[in-house]
Order: sequence, then C-alpha cells, then structure tokens
Amino acid sequence: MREIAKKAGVSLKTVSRVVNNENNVAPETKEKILKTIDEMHYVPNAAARGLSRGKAMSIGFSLSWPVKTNYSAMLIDATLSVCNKKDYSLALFSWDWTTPSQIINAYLGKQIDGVILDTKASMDEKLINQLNALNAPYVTIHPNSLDQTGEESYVIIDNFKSAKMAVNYLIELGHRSIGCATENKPFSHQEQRIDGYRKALSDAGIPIVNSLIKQSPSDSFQGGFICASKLISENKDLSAIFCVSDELAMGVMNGVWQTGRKIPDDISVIGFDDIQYAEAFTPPLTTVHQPIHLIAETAVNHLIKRINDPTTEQIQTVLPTQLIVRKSCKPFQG
Amino acid sequence: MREIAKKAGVSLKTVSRVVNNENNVAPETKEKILKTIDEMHYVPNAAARGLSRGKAMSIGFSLSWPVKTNYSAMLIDATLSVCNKKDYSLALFSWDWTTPSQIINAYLGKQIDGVILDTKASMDEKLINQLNALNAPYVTIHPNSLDQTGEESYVIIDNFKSAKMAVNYLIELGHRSIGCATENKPFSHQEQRIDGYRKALSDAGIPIVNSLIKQSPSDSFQGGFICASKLISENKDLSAIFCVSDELAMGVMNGVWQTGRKIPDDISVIGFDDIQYAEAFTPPLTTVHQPIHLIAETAVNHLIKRINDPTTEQIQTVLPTQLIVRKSCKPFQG
DNA sequence: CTGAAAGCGCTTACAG
DNA sequence: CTGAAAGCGCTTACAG
Repeated sequence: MREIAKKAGVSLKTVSRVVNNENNVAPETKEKILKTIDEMHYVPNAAARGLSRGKAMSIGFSLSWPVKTNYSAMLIDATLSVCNKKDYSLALFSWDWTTPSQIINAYLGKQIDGVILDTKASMDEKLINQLNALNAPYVTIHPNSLDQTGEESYVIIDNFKSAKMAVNYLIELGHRSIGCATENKPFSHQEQRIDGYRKALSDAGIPIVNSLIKQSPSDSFQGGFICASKLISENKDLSAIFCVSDELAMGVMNGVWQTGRKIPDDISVIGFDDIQYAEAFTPPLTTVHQPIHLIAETAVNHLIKRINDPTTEQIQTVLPTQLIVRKSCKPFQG
Repeated sequence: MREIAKKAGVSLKTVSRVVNNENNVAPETKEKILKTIDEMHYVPNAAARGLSRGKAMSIGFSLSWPVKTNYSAMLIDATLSVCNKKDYSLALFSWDWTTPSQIINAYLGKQIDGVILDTKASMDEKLINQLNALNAPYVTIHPNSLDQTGEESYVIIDNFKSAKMAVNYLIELGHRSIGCATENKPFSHQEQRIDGYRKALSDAGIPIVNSLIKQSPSDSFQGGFICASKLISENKDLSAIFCVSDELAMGVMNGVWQTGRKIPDDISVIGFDDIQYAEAFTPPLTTVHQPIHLIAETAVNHLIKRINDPTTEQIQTVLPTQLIVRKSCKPFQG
C-alpha cells in the first residue's frame, strides 16, 4: 500500500513521516502526500506497525466479575472510553473463562502492552510474580488486600470509611437495630465494609449482635433474598439493613417485599457501589457511590504512562466515595 | 525468538510447523521442539503472524447502546465468550463515541477481519455501502428494519409476535384496560412491539384507545416513571401495563409505586428483553426473554465462517423468544 | 528536508 | 519429512 502511496513521487520514509505527523517535511510534499493518501483511502496496517514498533497499542483488562454484571459493564464502559481517546484498544479477559496464563501469553505475544487487574487477578500470586518477572506494566484496581500489594500501582477506594459513612447515616436517621447483609465472597473489600459497619455501631454505643449480620448463601440475587428473610425473622426490632453491595440490595429488597413489609416505611435499605440501575430500583436506592469512571480513568492513564516510560513512578491512589441519598431510607418511626 | 527456538537444531519453518500443529513433522523432532519452546516460554508474536497471514484474528462489534446498559453487557458477555473459544479477540466500538469511519479504518488497517453491527450501525447506509464496497464480512443484529436489509446476513427475533404473546398473556389474565409504555427511540423493533400490542387487543375484540399508549419523553428510567404517571392518571380502569423494554419497566414500576399502587395487586406490569436484573426487580418481572447468548453465538459463528470462506452463504436467522412468568402480573381482580 | 538499507517475527509458496 | 528464500507493511537508525 505504501508503495502505491509512493507513487506520489516520494520515498517510503517520507510518507511514513506524514502519516505519523513527524516534522521535517516540506509543506508542499506533505500536502501532496496527504492528498494521495486520501484518494487511495490508505490506512496504515496496524499489524505491521505493531511489529516494527514493538508495541501493540492495546491494553488488557482482567475482569473479576462477569461482564454482564452492571458493575463490570460500567468499568468496561469507562475503560473503553479512555482507551479510545488515547488510541489504544482494549482486550477483555473475563476471569470466568480465561486463565492467568492467557494474560501472560497475550503480553508475551505482544497482543497487549500492559494490563489492568481487577480484584481476583490481583490475588493470583503466580500471575503477579510472572508479570513482575517480565517487567510487564500493570495496575491493579481494588486489590484484595493492601497488605499484599508491594510497591505496585493500584487504584482503590476506602471501603472501611465508606461503609461507616453509610451506617452512620442510618444511625442519624434514628435506627438502632440495623442489619448487615454480606456477600458470600471472601474478599477483603467486603470485610472492610463489615468492619465499617461494626465501627459505626460501636462509635454510637450500639451493641453489635450476631443475628444482625447475615452472609449470603449464594452468588445471585437469591442470596440477598434469603439474607433479608433471616434478618427479619430473627430480629423483631429490625428497622434498617446495610447491604455490602447494590446487587445484594436488590435481593434484599425483594426479600423484604416478600414478607409484606414496605421500603422505606417499615425497613430502610442502603446499598454500596451505586451501580447504574440503583436509581431505578423500587424505591430508588440510597447508596454509596464509587467513582467508577474516575477509577478507570486513573488506572488507564497511569498504565499508558508506564508503558511509554517504564521509569514512571508507581501510584497508590485512594479515590473518594460519596453518599447518594435517594428514597430507600427514612427516619426511624419508633 | 524463533531464531532462538531454532537452536533446537532445526529450521525456522519446522518450528513454525509444530507451533501451528501442521502435519509432516517427525515425532521426535516435534517433541524436541515442543520441549525447547516450553523451556524458553516462547509465545508467537501476534503482530507478525497477523502481518504475514493477512488476518487479524479479531472481530469488531459495534454496539448500539451504552456499554453500561445491561442489555449491551449481556451481548458483550456472550460475544466475548464465543470469540474466546474460537481464538478471536473482540474489539468494541460504542456507537456513542466512535464514528463509522473508525470501523472502516479498523477493517482497512487490518485490526479486525469483520464486524458485527447492532441496530444503529445497521441503519447507517454509508457504513453499509462502504462495507459492501470493500467486500468486508459483517453480520447485523436486530437490524432496524428488514426492508432495509438486502441479502446480507442478520440475526433477529420476531418482535411483533413476541409482543403479541406478552399482551395475550395479560388478556388471558382477564385484563382489559392495558397500557403500553414505549421508548422514545425511533427504532422499528419498537414499532413492531407496539403493533403486536395492538394486534393482541384487536384480536381479543378490545378497542385500542390512544390514552393507553404513552411514549417515554426521555432515555432514562425517568421516562418510564412519567409514562406510568400519565397512564394511571388518564385511565381510571388501568389494571396492567405492557412495557416495550425491561429498562422502561423499571421506571414504570417506580412510577406505579410512587402513586401508592402495588404491583401486581393493583397493576400488573410486563416487560420485554429479560435483562439480567429482571428477576431481581421488586417484584421479579414477568417478561419476554430474548435469547441473547444464542443471538451472539449465531452471529459470531457465522461471521467467522464468512471471514474464512467468503463464499459462505448469507444467513437470515429469526430466533425464538419465550414468555418468562415471574411475579409482576396477576389475574384481574374485577 | 529526504532517502536507501535493514529488520521487526512470522508465513507462504516452492524445492528437495 | 525438512529447509532456503522472499515477503507481509511498516519503522528505526543512519546518511546525506
């Protein structure tokens, strides 16, 4: 193709120069070349470019949760938009159906220049070790435990403080018997949210009772449903429920509804994450907002910097959350 | 790299043969090569391979709706899983922030070997014409109107019949005053769903009244909310609402809730799509199930076939839908 | 400001 | 069953 473009009368290299917008090209020859490029609908071959430059112009993203989860979707959406702006493409790896070695191979095979790792991937020591050994650029999102991360880059929120903030809100509303619905997953961000719940209660002088903390027996909405049923049947005074995630909250709301109780009149429900659909729940969910777009943006921008300059300093970023008050909580009615 | 692998004592080509699992390699030499490949952690360079083969091993997917939409997420999830199985990678193009020419350029630049087009992209005549002119493999999902599609491949569902089925269900439950909440978008699949609503009513001898058909004023959940409010205030007898999509139904349910009415006791609500979260609505939504995974699978498999053999016949596939009965509808109470 | 040479890492014919 | 040659379409030094 470029040979053809050369028929504009100049050398290969000169064409290359204008395609890549380099300096040192005479305005007239530049214009002539641009014109013939346009006429011939020339588009540089990505593979050839990648081969000679040694760069794929593509980053990988290892997702912890199924793509069809609203949380992942929002993360993908944000990541993709940043990548597009920077002329990078995005290769998705779902933890559900791809192995860690596929990520390594993608890097070794120069399909990706670096990778963003969500919770689960960040817990895979072998993966991390290999990445480090290869000196592969990566940044972690919501690493499972900060203890595990060394000097490596990560982007995270303060789960403990955010949960405390949510439960505080419930306490300020006058609630005393506050349930805590937790996921069935062994991740530290969840533990931290539960700790935040505990801390808020103890700071307010409210005793922590075990029957108020329920773990979901399963992954799906069904789990939240069961949490709610147990919480209600075991705690006569229950007037509010803190859910460790919005997805869980959906199930919890369903469970509450099933017992004939109303939200927020009989029971207040608060979530965590602020997924896209939280505002459309019935009633709209009061929840803790995670700055998903900012998380993705921070991670991608930093990753690209490190790809282009491996000496770029690592970052450890903690992003702020925010309480979004909607309609699922109400002052305690006595 | 391959030079290094050659240090296993054989020629470049022989290594290539075993990497690609071709025939005509002596078992012993094959084994020896495999061993040294393993020792050196050799992974073929994707760019080089793409360059010499003239294939990117990647397909594009132009999405009509924002990625963070549950519908898109489910489509991506399904598409990605099929691609991965076939060793193809997926390049996402969101209609929101990428132009049609970016798709063309990705094809011209050999970044993708073909493309799947969702509704909006399928409506872009210029895009389609260019794709045809380039003889680029593509398949359309939910094309906006079947009239527009020529001989090209598409995968679709029967929107008219599916909507009729949903409304019929409501009629069988005894409902007579059935509202229809529609999106604010100008797509034919929506028109067809409204037509299905009309047909079901007229088949049952129920008059069609205009105040029962409301168009959402906006894109978001808020639109459904307003539809519901209007429907309820303008129609005293209203006992059921057919929503043209599940997302709309979320807003509608909220609107119904806001007026103090209960679902399904006072008003039955039925949706369309069966997005992931429909079962977690409060109450769980009765809706029409679209076989999203099957749609994606059919499209990707066919696209890959056409990429590898351009003479493969085009397909026009209409996939079956299914009524999923959950808890948002109830027999009419008089 | 412009160009000729070599090479990125693989594969495709073609011989043998 | 195996190999030497040429080429995929670009870019990176290096000259001039």
